[in-house]
Amino acid sequence: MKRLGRPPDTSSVQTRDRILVVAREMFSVHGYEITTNRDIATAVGITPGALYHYFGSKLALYLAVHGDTQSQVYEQFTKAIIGHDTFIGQFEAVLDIAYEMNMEDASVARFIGAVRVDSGRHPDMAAALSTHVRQRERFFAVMIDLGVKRGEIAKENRLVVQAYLLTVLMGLTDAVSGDHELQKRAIQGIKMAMRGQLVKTS
Amino acid sequence: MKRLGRPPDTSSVQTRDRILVVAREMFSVHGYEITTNRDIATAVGITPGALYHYFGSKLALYLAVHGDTQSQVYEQFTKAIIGHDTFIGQFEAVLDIAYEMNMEDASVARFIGAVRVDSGRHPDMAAALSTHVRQRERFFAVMIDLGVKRGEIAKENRLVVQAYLLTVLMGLTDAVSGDHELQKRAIQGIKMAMRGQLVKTS
DNA sequence: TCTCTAACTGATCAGTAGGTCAATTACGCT
DNA sequence: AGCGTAATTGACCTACTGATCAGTTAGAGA
Repeated sequence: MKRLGRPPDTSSVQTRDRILVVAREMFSVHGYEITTNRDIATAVGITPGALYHYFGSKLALYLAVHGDTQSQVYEQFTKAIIGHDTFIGQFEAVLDIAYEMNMEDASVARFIGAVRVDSGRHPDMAAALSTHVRQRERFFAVMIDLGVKRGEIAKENRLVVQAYLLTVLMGLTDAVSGDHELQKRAIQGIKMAMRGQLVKTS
Repeated sequence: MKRLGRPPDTSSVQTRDRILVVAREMFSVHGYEITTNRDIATAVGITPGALYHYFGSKLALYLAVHGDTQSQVYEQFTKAIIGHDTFIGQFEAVLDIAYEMNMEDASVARFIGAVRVDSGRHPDMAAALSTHVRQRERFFAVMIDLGVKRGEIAKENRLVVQAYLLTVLMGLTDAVSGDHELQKRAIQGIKMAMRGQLVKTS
């Protein structure tokens, strides 16, 4: 049984962080709908009511988790492409860092994949995340534009490349993210395909 | 107000089919959890109780929809690859037919994408669908094996190609499926990438 | 025509979800 | 020491979910 009232040796920040970590794990595995406040609270070691001391609603908690995760991801992505001055080099660097991050903490990639699904199903969530979506789009748009300027990508293929990147990254953060070996092979496949080395096409 | 009892001019098969169509549409857009029996019933024009005249449970309904959809998809896929005797030809044929089917009825591709997510989140559903998953895997495995025999795919790349196909198709049936233009470009990108024509790699 | 059954409604149930809130306890500040 | 506030519980509310079922009506077959 838990004692009533404020527990000893608790700082607000610590508990908040624990909630965010646990929530990301559970949201990423089971999704927004299936994960209940009670599930998260129990896993953290508190009661559902306490959640509302930190976050105004379940949705607010979800958005907080997303903010954390997204900024973490794109910080790493940005770091990864520094030092590569070709489009294909940058793209492969992004693939590699995505794999590494997934090895370290699978919940990150899993959550990003889950968000795409959940926000598609929850209209108000999609609206709240539109800013983040634009941030993501811009990241790759810049990468591609530089590739066009360098002459690595034909001007008329700009949108095609963008659509391809999107598709491939979506596929990667999908069910694949559970199986490290499969993901490794998928990344290898993406690299080889882009170099035309995957299948004979003559 | 609806009249009580059996309505005139109703054959069981008709209503059942309407339920399946409506359910696929709603499941594909909102997912398994968010879509309620009441939502489906209302859209069909019946009451939730009547659903249980045709399907034993919500899960059973979902599985029925999936059975329908999956067999429809792989019938088309199988037809599409007939007449192509190269791996890349078959692969591109699959991409093309996937696009065409999505144009005709977007709910099909959308549902396939949704199933992947929902079954990942609903353990009992995943178990019930394992047979279908194997069927899907086998389809592509055969395609790849033939490609290896013809010498189009290096033996050691078999698993890599398989992982790549999976990733790309997952990406395609994802959020992309809502935007036809985007999907068109993505498919073009996939084709060009596989031929090494998407970006300069020298 | 009479019956049996298929097709449905409407009321209803138990379970559970997100969310609220008064009460309780610990901590930081003066 | 004492007061205000931060952190948390536990009881509770309303809404809604999947599911059940007795009762009602239309049609098919003898």
